[in-house]
Amino acid sequence: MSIPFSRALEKWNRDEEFRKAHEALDEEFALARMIIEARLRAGLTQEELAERMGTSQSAIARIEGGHRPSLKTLERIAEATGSRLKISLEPASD
Amino acid sequence: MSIPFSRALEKWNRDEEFRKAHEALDEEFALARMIIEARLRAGLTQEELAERMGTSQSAIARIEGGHRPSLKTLERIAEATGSRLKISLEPASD
DNA sequence: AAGGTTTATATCATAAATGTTATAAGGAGT
DNA sequence: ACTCCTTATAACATTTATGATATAAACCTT
Repeated sequence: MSIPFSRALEKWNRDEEFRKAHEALDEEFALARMIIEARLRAGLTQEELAERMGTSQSAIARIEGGHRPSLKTLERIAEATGSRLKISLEPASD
Repeated sequence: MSIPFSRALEKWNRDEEFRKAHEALDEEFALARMIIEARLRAGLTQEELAERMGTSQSAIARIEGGHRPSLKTLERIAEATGSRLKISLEPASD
């Protein structure tokens, strides 16, 4: 796989074509995207976020690259980015 | 720790006092509660849910008892209980 | 209280996520 | 081209969640 999502999101507003190609993969990497967006909202680099979380830049890159984080890690990301993590299990619409 | 949440939720409507004592611990075990509720909504026992997920009853009990599941496991629970898993990282209200 | 059903606990091997360090690669600006 | 900043990848040790099995405890009905 290995798709540079962080860079992609940073390009988001500069490159319309890139944006479209990206939305196709949307569902699959929805979580990674949310994490990247939360970080960018907070105006942090991977390195800065890592520091706030007490981990390394490479660990952040790994997660943003698509590797599923644990809930504990997700919570730490939420706190470090000034975000609120919401999880729900609702009756499905099917 | 070791608090019998599943049983607690099953008592929910039969024992008002028990319910109140329970709500105090609410936030801490919110996720476990959601999972138990999803299972009960689907009318499943731990054993039945485990079967649908291809795992064991003890694994379900462990999770419902408070051990943090992985996202992969959460997704499997959602599917097996006919629920929809929603995760979001929103800008905090602080 | 006895038997059947359901849930909780314990133990241990395996799998997955993380922490860590180092290095490569991409992008922006001079 | 060359820096500088940032993100991606790789390898390995450690931690955490899972799978599996067995057993205990709680609940319910008669």
